[in-house]
Amino acid sequence: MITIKEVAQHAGVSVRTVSRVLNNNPHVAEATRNQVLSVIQELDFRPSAAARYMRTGQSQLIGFLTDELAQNAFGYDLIIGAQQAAWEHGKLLFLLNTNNDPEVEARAINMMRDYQVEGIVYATIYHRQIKHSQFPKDLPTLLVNCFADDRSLPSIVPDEIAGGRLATETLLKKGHRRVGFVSIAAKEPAPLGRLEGYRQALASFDIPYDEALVRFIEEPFEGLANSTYDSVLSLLQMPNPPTGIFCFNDLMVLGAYDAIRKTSLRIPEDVAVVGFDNVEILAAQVHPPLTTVELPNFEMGQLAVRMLLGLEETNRGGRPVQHMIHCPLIERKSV
Amino acid sequence: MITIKEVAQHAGVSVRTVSRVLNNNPHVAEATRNQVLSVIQELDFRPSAAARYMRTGQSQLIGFLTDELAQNAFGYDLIIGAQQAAWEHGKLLFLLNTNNDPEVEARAINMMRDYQVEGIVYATIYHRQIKHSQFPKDLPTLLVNCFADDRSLPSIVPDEIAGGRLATETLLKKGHRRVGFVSIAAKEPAPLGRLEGYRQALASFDIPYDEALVRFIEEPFEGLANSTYDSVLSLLQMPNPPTGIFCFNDLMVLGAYDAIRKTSLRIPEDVAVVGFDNVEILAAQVHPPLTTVELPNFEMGQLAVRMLLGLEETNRGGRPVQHMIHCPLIERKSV
DNA sequence: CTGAAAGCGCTAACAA
DNA sequence: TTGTTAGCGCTTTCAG
Repeated sequence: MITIKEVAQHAGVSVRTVSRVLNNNPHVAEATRNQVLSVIQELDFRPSAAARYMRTGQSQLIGFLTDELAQNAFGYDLIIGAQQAAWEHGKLLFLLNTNNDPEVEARAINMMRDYQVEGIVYATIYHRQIKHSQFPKDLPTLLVNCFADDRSLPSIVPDEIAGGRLATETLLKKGHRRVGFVSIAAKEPAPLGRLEGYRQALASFDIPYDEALVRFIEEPFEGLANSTYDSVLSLLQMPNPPTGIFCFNDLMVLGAYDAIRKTSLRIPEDVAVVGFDNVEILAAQVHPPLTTVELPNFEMGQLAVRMLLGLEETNRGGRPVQHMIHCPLIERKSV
Repeated sequence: MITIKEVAQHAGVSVRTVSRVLNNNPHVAEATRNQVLSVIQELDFRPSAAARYMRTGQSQLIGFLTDELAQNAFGYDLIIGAQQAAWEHGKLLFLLNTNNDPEVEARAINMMRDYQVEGIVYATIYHRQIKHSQFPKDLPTLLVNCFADDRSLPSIVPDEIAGGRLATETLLKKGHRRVGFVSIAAKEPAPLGRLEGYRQALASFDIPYDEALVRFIEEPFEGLANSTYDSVLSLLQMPNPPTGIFCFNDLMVLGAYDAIRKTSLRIPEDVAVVGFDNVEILAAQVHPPLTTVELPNFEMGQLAVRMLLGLEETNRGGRPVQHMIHCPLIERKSV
């Protein structure tokens, strides 16, 4: 490995001078600087980040912890968003997937500490509540898609309610008055919030909530599209069937489309459909392309890192901010 | 930050002793060890990885570079596979996505060097050839899903030919004699290899290659499922239509299924379908669930790190090994 | 504008 | 079995 010392020798200057040009210190004669620069180039020298950290205390490292973003590709953009934001600020991202194993998680956090990361972003695949205690107090931590039980950590979560409202209103604005909602039976922020949004949208259009129009799929969720097929079919076979359907997520739309086609109805002429998530390989590829509410994963990842770096507000009135991210509508052809 | 020195003071021993227990050196009295251990615990001390590296020269870091795994979720398992293998060996993974920008790539590699990564794995989203020259000679590099122009770097790529053969044989073994193949018109290893596999399978069953049964979709590939719909429909409307269809990838199956249903044919009774990639959210969720050839991304990522760590052969007969990964058949219900 | 030297937190040769 | 100390590659205080 080439060291700063060797560079100094080759350039015929002191170590201090090389260090100065490395750090763009203005107190270097132009000639000297160029001389050093050319030696650096020639030797293909790169200063050691570890040694530099030893002095400055700045590791330029950010830890990115995920619970099980693994199995599910949806949250991938989150990582890339975070990586990009980190890169733009000269930081590097450590990736660690814990598979939801508390022991791995504890070890992972320690490992991050060993490398003196400047902060940790912890992202979960499902919007949920987590225990605050698992994170060291002295390490800036940012939660994504989850929030601390005591709200003691800043977090970024999608605005499920507004998203659900937006999806429903999209249908309502097109004139649909019987709007079905197919969701999952889980007491989690996503299904709960989107349902609340659905109700609010209905209310704002003075349409009474009709529980016959909403279906909750029970666990397990393996064959989710298939269960959705059944639910949508039963919705369509009602005496007074819905003409618009809001699916809890894009995956379920696969089943919804099948059910609609099964009944020889057309999309969107006879039945309009709105999804949620905007998983490109589904939403953009089904026929007709799906109008859906986007879970802005990339932006969430980006914002997380920006907050960690202090580029965005993380505290308001002495309390860690709980950021609600707007989920925008992606209009395609299903409404 | 707590240092080893403080631990030593609290424990009433020397720094060297603390270092010894940290490194499981046997030459420490049991009592001393326990004493030190308890102080470490009490102070919640963690040795600095940077300082440790300074002495040992072992960074325990691995760089993971991707071209644009970003936009496309398929290759995500690759990262997780690599991360897991790294973790199992006490290594941490740096993630850097270059978006195929050569300048970003060069800077990224330098950044990895700054942190003295022990090696780099470079993964591409599409199976392709890359230039060898972009990687520093002194840094162990492993290519995934791509290979160096001069084969000078070890690489791991899927065995496209065997995969294509497997997909086709799956149809052939079920008795199908007219097997269609819908692919993309690109001179890349994946479409080329899978086509070759298709031809080999046909040949092994003494069935002549009939170019009327194969369709190549031209760029751009945005509405790939939609183009596939057209191709499959035209295939099905032939005088002597195929009873089995091999789709270049799972995404295209979305269109293939639509076309088959459009013609009121049943899957798999009238027309059997085989995909490629095994993208779970598609393959497991379409109706009927798709039989497909898996692109073993997780395993590829895992193997890459294992090779980098010297746990697997990287050289054979003085030449970097070019690993061909077997793509297994995932049987579901479409054949 | 430039250089000598101290020291970041750790490991390891050497001494005791 | 334990302690003293040098030094990894860099930045930075203090002189020159």
